Amino acid sequence: MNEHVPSSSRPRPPGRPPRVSRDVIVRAARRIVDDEGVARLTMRRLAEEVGTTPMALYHHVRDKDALLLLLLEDVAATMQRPTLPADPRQRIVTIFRTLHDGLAACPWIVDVLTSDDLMSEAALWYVEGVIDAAIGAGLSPRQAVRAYRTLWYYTVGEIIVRSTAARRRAANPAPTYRDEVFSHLNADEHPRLAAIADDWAELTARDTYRDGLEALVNGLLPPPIAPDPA
Amino acid sequence: MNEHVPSSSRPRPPGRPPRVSRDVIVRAARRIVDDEGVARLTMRRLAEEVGTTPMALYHHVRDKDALLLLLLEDVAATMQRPTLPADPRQRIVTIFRTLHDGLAACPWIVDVLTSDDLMSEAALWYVEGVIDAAIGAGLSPRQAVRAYRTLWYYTVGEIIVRSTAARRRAANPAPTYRDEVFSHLNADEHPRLAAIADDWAELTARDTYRDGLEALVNGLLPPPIAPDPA
DNA sequence: ACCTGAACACCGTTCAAGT
DNA sequence: ACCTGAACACCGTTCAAGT
Repeated sequence: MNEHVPSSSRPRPPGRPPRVSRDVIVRAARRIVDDEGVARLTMRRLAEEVGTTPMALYHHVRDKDALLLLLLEDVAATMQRPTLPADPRQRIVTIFRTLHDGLAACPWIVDVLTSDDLMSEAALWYVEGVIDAAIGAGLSPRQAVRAYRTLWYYTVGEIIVRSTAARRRAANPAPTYRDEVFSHLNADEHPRLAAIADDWAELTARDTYRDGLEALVNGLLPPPIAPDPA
Repeated sequence: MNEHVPSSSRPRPPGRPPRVSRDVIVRAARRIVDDEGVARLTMRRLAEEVGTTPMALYHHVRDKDALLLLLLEDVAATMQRPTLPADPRQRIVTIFRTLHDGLAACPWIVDVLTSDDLMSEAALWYVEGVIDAAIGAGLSPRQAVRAYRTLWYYTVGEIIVRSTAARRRAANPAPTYRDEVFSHLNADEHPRLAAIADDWAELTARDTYRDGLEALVNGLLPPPIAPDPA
């Protein structure tokens, strides 16, 4: 109902001419979020950036949630599409790596990711590619959707957990609660953890998204060469 | 430095006697969060529930983030530990299912999960169990940690994405943005998606955590019976 | 040692009015 | 049709003072 028609070939609409547009707002929001972090993206700060009052924004965007969705869409739209290998298995890995890297490059995206699926127009290309490859690898359409979702959960979880941890570390260089817990480990109760306690921080800091992704794909798809002597 | 000694065998400490304690605060916070949702957990509302002023809380808890961590710890501590099967593979599945179900039962936990690893004292039991089982299944300690992390990312992602979606649906029964995108699918551009568009909502609503978990475990662990004719 | 009141520096959003 | 000012109903946290 709140349609915003692009200012294309309308012969002089009546009323006051607009001074800002959805596009201008989204670009300004992106600037704030990239330069200053999501925490600074408030309607007031955004209005300032655009050069209007907070209330002018509500004329172009329903509310702040809608704005965040527009922002997510913007990221999806400006992401580079990779050239896809022929092998379905490799195709899935390639698509998700691109998706992951593109999203992980915007640490602010974490707050937005939790607010909805990544389901903008622009993201459909990636989803289509994964479903198609999964079917190509031998799954049924329904299984393919399930596989896609599993991979998506893993990807979202990885980005959220790791980039939140990184943000925390940057904001507060003091040892985390986890470090404290690990330094008081009882070797009788938790022998395995005690044995690797010293390596834990280093192991956790390492980016193992790709390894996990490949394990996941292997677990989800049927074996590459099915002997099946039936 | 801000040590809070339990009121055990101290012979009449000087100064004003405390009227609230960390325990009382955490219990009150839990009550609010369970009954009214995380959004309502504010320092002011919490003070009201406890029967003090907001500022009294800051004497027992560093800040709101610390409070959320205490809350997470509380959940981990009150979670029931499952009896573990002998088979390492089944053991991992069992532990993560318990972890998942326990966390997913508290929809409010989403906001807290993103704020740190699940690394309270009480959670160590689960982590130790997974690492031990993974080593038992043939992984090196380092590989076991990697496997644990991959499974944790998947679990967190699943909980966050699905419970956020559920919360949205409850708050606003109108069709989501995703529904809208799916109803305008171009079958030429996205043939696979167009073919399953009608089933998408149903497939996504379904709980497939277990299936994904098992696929993940299969992909992460070495095959159960390694022929290895060397 | 523990608690309080008042204040600071913010939020998102509504509503009635202006151009 | 688009924008504004003033206001509502909130936040987390600091600080100086009280018991």
